[in-house]
Amino acid sequence: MQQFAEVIVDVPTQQTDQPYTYEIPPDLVGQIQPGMRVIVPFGTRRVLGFLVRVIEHKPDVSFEIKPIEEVLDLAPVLSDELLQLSDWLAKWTFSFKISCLQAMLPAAMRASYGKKIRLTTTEVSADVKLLFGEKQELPFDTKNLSARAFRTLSKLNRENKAEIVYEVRDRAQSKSITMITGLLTPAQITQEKAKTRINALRLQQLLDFLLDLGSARLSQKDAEVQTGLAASVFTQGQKKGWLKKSQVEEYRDPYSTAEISKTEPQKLKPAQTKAVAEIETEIKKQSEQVFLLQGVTGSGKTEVYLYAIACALAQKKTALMLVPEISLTPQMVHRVRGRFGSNVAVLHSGLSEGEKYDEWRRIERKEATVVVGARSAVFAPLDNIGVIIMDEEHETSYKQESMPEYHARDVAIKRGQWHHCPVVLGSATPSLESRARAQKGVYRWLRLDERINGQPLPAVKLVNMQDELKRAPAVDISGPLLEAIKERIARNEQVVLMLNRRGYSSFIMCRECGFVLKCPNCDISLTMHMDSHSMKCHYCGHEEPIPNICPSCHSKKIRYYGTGTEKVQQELEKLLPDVSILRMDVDTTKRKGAHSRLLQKFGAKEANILLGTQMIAKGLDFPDVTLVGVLNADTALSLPNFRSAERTFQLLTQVSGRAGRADKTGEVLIQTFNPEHYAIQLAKNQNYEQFFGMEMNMRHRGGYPPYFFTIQIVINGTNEAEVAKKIFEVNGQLTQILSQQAVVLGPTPKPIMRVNNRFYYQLVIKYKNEPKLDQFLKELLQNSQQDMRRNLQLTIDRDPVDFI
DNA sequence: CAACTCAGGTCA
DNA sequence: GACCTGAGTTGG
Repeated sequence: MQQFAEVIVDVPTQQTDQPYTYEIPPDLVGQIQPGMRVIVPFGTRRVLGFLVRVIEHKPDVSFEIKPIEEVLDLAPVLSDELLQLSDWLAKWTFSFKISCLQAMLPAAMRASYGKKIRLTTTEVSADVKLLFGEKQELPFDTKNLSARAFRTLSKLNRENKAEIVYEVRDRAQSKSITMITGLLTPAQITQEKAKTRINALRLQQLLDFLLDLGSARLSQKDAEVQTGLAASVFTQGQKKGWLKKSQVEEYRDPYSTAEISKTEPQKLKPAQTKAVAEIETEIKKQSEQVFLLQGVTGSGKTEVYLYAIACALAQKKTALMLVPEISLTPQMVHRVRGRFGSNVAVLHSGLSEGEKYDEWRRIERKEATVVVGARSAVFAPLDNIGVIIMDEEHETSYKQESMPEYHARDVAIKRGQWHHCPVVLGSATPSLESRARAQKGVYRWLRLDERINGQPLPAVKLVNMQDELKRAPAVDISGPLLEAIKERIARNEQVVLMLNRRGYSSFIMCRECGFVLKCPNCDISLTMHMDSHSMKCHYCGHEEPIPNICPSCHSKKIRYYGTGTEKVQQELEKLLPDVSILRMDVDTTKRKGAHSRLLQKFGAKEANILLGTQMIAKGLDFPDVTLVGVLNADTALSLPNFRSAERTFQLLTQVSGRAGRADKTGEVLIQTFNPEHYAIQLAKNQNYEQFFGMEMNMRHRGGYPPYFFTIQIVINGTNEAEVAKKIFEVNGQLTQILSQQAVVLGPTPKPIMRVNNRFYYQLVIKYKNEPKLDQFLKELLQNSQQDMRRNLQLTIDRDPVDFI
């Protein structure tokens, strides 16, 4: 029987964002299923596609239906659940279906495309022969070929002397190793030894080795090391029929399994016991209840998670645990692996493409039943999920900033509904959205108010920089902070200093004329990098040397301004010459594993001070840290962002939790220019509940989330006038369809208006209930295709993290 | 997105 | 006639 298939092709554009129909070749009928990846002809090209539906009858269409060319998977790589989820995701985030499907799989399972040109005749001119050499085929792409060669080859193609071959390759490659098995009995080996010339030393050695090996199997690599024999000797042995080589698939294990030491469940405090009991009941009831587990730092949230996971496993189910990338530290991974051993798969950005793929497959083959991972792990191919946990649920890194712009929390809850399992959102400082839902009873509210070790939270002191600045020993370090640091160092304790870097950078300014060095492509000032001795643009990557004289007035008084970790490090080194400082920021942690190496060093007390940006605020736990200093608490406060108070509060609360976790009491010093600001005052008192009340008030008055939903529309293009015209046009259409209750902010140019020579304009819709809005936005996006020709791009972001 | 088609140009 | 360029169209 003839079968057809609907395929979503790997061409992320508006007009190809629909299933295309292909014929299933007769020999594949019955085997091919939705969720498999296929290669299909698309125009003159061949592209990867996802099979989403099988249809039994030939659709009544006027165009030709082409057959599927190749099937890449033996079994579906996306389950029914994930296929449906991708549909929802595309609608919810206004993204292309293909982008959603790809987002669910490790990058290794995307296709890589290549073009080759193949000669079809031998009668070619001398220069063509030179180009091809001995080969029949050449890679054919504009990047690697000279203009001249490109021209000759194009001509060849036109004359039908060569054809262009389109290649689609699956990037996924499992790693395999060669195993050696002996084929001879000991008696046969003795015979062979006698037959082999005595001075054929290597072969004699190989036979001796095979005798030792017996019936065991060993990797060729290990065998080579043990015997000191070259690979060729083993190949000879294979030819003589002495041994068998076999390819065995090997998982790249990023954490060596040997190191896991089993850890036992801890005894729970009453509040924890209560939380665990409530979650367990819902797991057993298979309910879709969402919990908000609100617990101060050190109250043992992680232990509650581990109990919940254990419960799910006991029900013969699986568990998914999401953590922000930054707190996916070795400490954290150890803890989960220590409890559940090799059942745990870990997915995070530190893994190579291949490692991620291997972990993904372990999950898919049900070899791992517990998944711990960052944002994208929410799509882990787990079956039969018993509980989903999301730690630090307020973290903004759960929202993806590129297509599809999803929030992992929304996806987690959606998956919870499919699997009929509870979702646990945990945080010391919940997002206002979640906390408000807990208030209304949409989520069930669980609280852990006490710290496990019964220790009081560290004392938090504010340093008013307005007063201190005049007499401060350095621009960024006040007298009280310097004294406090000296005190700890004298006691051989450790200090963590955090520089809030958001919206802050060290730029160059001329003190004579006020000239600021800016990026030629983007609208922002260049940031100085001491390690590479250059000025870099953080948006487009433009790089140029640090100027000595002002390009504008030729004065020599051009200096850097602003605060960067490097500058603070230099200041500290001047003030405290004998103290060792570890710096942790984007520059020092760029390389793979650098992050955890730095932390290890600090843990081993190789340095007294750890100086870093936001990334040190989370997840680390060092017993000897008794002082935490925040150098600039309020840089984020001044940003035109309705979440800036929430962010500042969360960050300060979190970093405060880093001080004095063991037997030593900790102290926190916050340097601020706004000591009276409520976010800072309440962070000082670690009073989340009061902050929640105040901030909800502010949001209510301003008409911001969680009282209103928000959608951001951004238009960018190379011609500023056209961009502005388009956004005002959209604004006009919006006023037609929106009710009185909705508010549109803007249109305005984005604060950073020009990036890579493109202009950005935006508007934000705040609304409560707009039944026509989704349909309007969908059509807007579809019609935006016409504008592509005018080089205009339109993006829609639901629930944007901020409006800047 | 990439490739094709078509219209309108240039150049020897 | 051969080739280039840009705008517009199309993919099953």
